[in-house]
Amino acid sequence: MKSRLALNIGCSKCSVRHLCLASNLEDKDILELNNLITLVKCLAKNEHLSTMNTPLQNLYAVYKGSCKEYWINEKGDECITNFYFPGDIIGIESVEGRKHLFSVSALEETRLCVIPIERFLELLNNNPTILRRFLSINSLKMQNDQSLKMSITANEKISDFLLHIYHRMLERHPDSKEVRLAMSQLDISNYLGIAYETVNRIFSHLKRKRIISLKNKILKIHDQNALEESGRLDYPKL
Amino acid sequence: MKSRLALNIGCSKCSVRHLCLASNLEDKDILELNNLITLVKCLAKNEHLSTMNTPLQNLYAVYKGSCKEYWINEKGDECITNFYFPGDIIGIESVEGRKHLFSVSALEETRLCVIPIERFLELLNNNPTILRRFLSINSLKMQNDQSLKMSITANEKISDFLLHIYHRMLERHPDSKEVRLAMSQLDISNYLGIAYETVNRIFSHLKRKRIISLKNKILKIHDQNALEESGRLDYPKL
DNA sequence: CGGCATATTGAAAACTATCAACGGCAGTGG
DNA sequence: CCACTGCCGTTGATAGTTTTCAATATGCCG
Repeated sequence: MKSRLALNIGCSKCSVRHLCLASNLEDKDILELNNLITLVKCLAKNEHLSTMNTPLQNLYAVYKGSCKEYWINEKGDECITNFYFPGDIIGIESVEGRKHLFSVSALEETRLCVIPIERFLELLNNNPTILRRFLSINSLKMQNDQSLKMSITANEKISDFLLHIYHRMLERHPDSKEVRLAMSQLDISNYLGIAYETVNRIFSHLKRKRIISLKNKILKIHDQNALEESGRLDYPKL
Repeated sequence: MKSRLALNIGCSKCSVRHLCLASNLEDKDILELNNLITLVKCLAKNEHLSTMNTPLQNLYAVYKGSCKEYWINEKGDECITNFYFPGDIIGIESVEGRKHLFSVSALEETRLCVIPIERFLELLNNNPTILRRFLSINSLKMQNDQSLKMSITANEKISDFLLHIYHRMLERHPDSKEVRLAMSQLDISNYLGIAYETVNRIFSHLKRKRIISLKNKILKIHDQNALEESGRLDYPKL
């Protein structure tokens, strides 16, 4: 835990402010947020932010890096429920019950702004603007949670996943033409609920068709239409 | 649209109050809800409550009956995102943008309490207790949205679905030993993302093994352990 | 009663997982 | 520095699951 001040981090000058709580807030509201959020948690790659079933004391806003959220099922498989990127809020689904529903670990070196939950809820009582923003974030999270539930075949899942993550990354780096996937193919398979060999085969297929390129986790989408299309096509035949 | 007063409906005497906004509220807060929520919408079977992409003016709380929430994909398939039962709030995910993300239709004769969104958000600003309750409901909805994302095989999906819906119904009729599924097997298949023949085959298998009984949409679970177990087993061989 | 939606079952085809083997790359320790 | 180890990515062959196509019941509603 470090101080935001010491690291020169603040909501008003944050590069992902437009995606986070501070979006569209006036200076006085930003001030209230800055008063509340004074600490930053720094995680090394693979380090844990929280563990399933432990008490929830804070929400976290990703400042830099990325995290995976998961649980372990009866068979011992890691079921990934979400990936989080800068600007995303972690822990909202666990507010009810004040207990972490999932474990969260860092996919890379990651920094997170610490939002003490009780004081934050107090703030929501007193600040209608921040409340509105938080309700919007809740709503957007639900939209996001639904968004991948809908694809059926492995092809669709991969296409939807790639397009979805691609757009989320472009929100963060609008000028960029490529995107770095922080997660492994195994993570992707655990997120989509398909075998990792299948993930790899579909990636290989998309690369062979020059629809995407992917090397060392750097992803480019060359033909977005073809990628959307491929969701509707057959399992890759060689 | 009918008046709640005329139908003798009110939050304080509602049978699903413990599942809805009014849960654990004191009389004065209930009064505020009753002031806000004055209308009931009555739907016949298959009638629509809302249509995708139209403006959102109200949230709805199911009073009686049940609904399905869905969208139509590029292929023309109906993708069901949720089922709603008495006490559930419909529309939360569409608050951001004030536009219906999904269409909602009634699975049977259904009555819904009408919650005007703007006035409701005002109320949240002024009533910390109701705000807390609403945030809990948001959180619970996210937990719910995640809960089925995790099963991989068709067997698991069906088992999880049956157990999940069974428990939800028992929350509403604690004394009952059976449950009426309002949705068709086709609906279930569109919800789980599997072919409806597969749904039917697995139902047949579970019936043959006497793990459940299911006739005319009346479901009984005879052996809950076996049902949980069956999620981990092979595709039904005859 | 007729007509249409829903439910049921079989057989074949398609898709996906599993098992197995190998290459590459990064980090570790000698 | 280099071998060693382990993780990640890649591909083939095979087995298993699920969809698709087709045909036949069953039940509901006017």
